[in-house]
Parts: sequence; structure tokens; C-alpha cells
Amino acid sequence: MSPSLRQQKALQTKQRIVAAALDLFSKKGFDHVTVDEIVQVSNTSKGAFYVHFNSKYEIFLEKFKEIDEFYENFTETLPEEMGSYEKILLLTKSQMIYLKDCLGIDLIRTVYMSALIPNQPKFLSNTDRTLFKIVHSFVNEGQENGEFKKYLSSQEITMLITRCMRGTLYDWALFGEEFDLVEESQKFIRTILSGMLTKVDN
Amino acid sequence: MSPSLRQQKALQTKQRIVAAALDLFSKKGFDHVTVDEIVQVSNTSKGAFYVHFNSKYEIFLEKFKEIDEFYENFTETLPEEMGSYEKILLLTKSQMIYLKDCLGIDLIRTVYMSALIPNQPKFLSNTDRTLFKIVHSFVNEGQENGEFKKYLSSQEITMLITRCMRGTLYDWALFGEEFDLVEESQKFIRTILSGMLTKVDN
DNA sequence: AAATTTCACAGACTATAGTCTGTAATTTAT
DNA sequence: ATAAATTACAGACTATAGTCTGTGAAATTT
Repeated sequence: MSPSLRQQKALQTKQRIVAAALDLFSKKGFDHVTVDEIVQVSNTSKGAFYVHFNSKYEIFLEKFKEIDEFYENFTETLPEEMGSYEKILLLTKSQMIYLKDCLGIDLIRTVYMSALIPNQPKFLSNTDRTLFKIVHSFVNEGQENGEFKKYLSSQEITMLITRCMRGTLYDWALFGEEFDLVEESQKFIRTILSGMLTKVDN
Repeated sequence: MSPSLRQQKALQTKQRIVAAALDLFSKKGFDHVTVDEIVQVSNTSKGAFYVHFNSKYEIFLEKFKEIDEFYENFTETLPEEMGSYEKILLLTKSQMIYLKDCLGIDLIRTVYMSALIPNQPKFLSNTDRTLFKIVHSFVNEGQENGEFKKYLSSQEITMLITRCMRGTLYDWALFGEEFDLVEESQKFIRTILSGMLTKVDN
């Protein structure tokens, strides 16, 4: 059924909050924006804010969720004949470029920080689920066509690969802009994958 | 010169605070202990607390610093004839067992969280420096005796290995007790190292 | 259509990390 | 020995994330 009048209004309020918050975040940085400020600029209230979001961090996640769209677009534009190794490498590269240019280090830092706060809904694990599925399909493919070894299950390998991504992003958040996200991630993924390949390269 | 009366007193105060805090942390968990509480139990004051520590997180680091002792003890008890690959694997295993049993997930979670707070002194990068040196020496050794490839510099390889450790610890903090820290770290390190070995195993 | 229930929201209130200022004891300078 | 400077500390104060309660309009039930 179509949304009621009340639901429509609620959605508008939520969108006003998100718009105001993201605008303020981009202007002043996440840590220098207060909830009171967001509420004031968006002409709402604390009550409204915490009806729609469970924490100040959660609103930032709104932006982070866009990454799922990126993942879906990515898989569509992928040439079928490409090897699994190449696919994973390209996925990582595109992903990191996207995170760097479209979302930014401030957002990643906040996401990776807030993911460790107890009793917080597991954003990172959730949004990563799409990523997990994609990588998993590549790994499966690679194991079936003999490109990858089978000493670990496809689940385990996928976990290791996504852990490399998280590790790299954590280090980016830790070391800051001086850290070359794209290059470091490629180096890391290449190395871990080469330990999984049946054919020895170099 | 020997510490003045004033410095002695100050040190005693600091130790009282640390003792009270660690005791409370172990009883109630880091997040359920307030600074006011620590100050009250230790018979000190906010003023005293923030003279000795820059934040609530920093006091937790006091405990974390003990890990440097662990690293030093470890290298001493290491048989000289062991291969570099085995050394790194054993270091990782011992380290993870130590972190799990002696420091605990709550501390690691807090350390990894607070390391991402801006303008916070770089604890993690600092305390990791000892670890970095040790791993680096193993890597150098391994590259010189031909055990490891040289497509990356020893610095770069060391960075990747310690990144694996951080990544694993981050995932531990993220997924919680269900995550088998020791096993996962071994799986990860074995895989990344096997991508670096000159001799192919399995 | 009247009564009841629900719920989005407003804004006062609470909890707590961290700051600021004053003070008294100690140390240093004269 | 006296004066001046330093500093460890006490505790009031501030900033801010998050909670709680009341309200009125919309939805639902009778």
C-alpha cells in the first residue's frame, strides 16, 4: 500500500536532517558538527533526530550505504572472460578509488571507529555483505576453473580477501592522506592472491 | 638526578589512578566506568586525572604498553636456527595468544577505536613500532638467505605483515568472541607469507 | 462520527568527557 | 632567608551525545 500522509511527512523530515547533516559534515568535518547544530539547521528537534537515527554516527552511514550501488554497477560492467584473479584485483582498485574520491577518509575513519562501539548495529558487517557476496562469487569461480587452490574453503578465502580490504582501509584511516590507498591495496591483494594461485607467477 | 619530593608524590597519584582504573575496568568493562568514578575511588580529582592522562582512553594504554615487554621476552627465547617464515608464524601465534589471554578483547577494541580519534597521540602506531622492528629483522633475514622473494622491499613486506595483524585484530574486535583469533591469524599470515616464499610449498 | 490508539516530534533533562581557574605546597632564584 | 615561580591538584564549569516525557495530529477502531 502507498505511504500514508504521516509516513510521507516523516520521510521528509528524515531527508531534511540527512541533507543538513551531510552539508555540515562536508563543510566542517564530522567531528566538528554537533547534533544540536544539525537539528537547528534542519528545523527539527532532538526528538525527531533520534526517532530516525540511533546515533550521530548512524546518519553518516546513510552516505556510506551508497557504496552498495557502486558494487552493483561494478559487476555489470565487468567483462565475462576476465580471470578471477584479475576481477578481484580490479574490484579492489575501483572500490578504493571510489572510497577515496567519493566518500573520503573522514567518512571511512568514522565508519571504522563507530563499528567498534558496543551495542551499535553492525553497519560495517552489514554493508560489507554485498561486497562479501561479490568476492565470494569470484573466488568460487576461480576455485572451480582451477585458478585458485582449494586448501581453504571459498568462504575462508573470501573472508581473508575482505579482511585485506578492511585492514588497508583501517591503515588509511590510521595513517591519513600520506597513505596511498589505491597502491597499498593493490600490493596487498596481489600478494595474498599470489599465495592462493595454483600457477606460480613472476 | 633523583626525583624530587613533588615528582615522587605525583607518581604515586598517577599509580593510584591507574590501579583504581584498571581494577574498575576489569570489574565493569571499560565503557561502564566513568572518569568521575575512577577519580572518586582513587581519592584524587579530575584535575589530577587530566594532568596525568590526556583522555580516558590513554589510561587504558598504560596496560597496552606491557606488550612491548612481551615482544622483548619473545625474541630472547627464540631458537636461532629457525627459519624466518617459522619465526614470523610463531611470533604471530604467541602475540595473539598473549593479547587474547592477558589483555583481552575489550582492551583491543578500545585501543583500535581510540587510535582513530583525531588529534589523539598515535598510540597504536607507536607501540607497534617495536613489533615493526622485530618483524622487519625477520624479513630482512629471510630475504638475505633467499627464503623470501625480493619483488617488494623489506619495509613494504613488513608493512604488509603487520597490516595482516592489525586487520585480524580489527576483525576480532568487530566480530567478538566467536572469532577465533589465533586460528584466523595463522591462516592469514600463512597465506600472505606463502605469496612471498621463493620455494613453493604444499 | 466519536472514541481510542498510535506515533512523529518538541524540547527539557541527564550523563559524562573534558576544560578552566584558583590554590597551596614545593622548588628555584635572589 | 625571603621572594618569585612552578606545578600537582581540587573542584566548579562547559560542551555535547543521548534519554525521557508530554502533545497534537493522524490513523484506527467502535
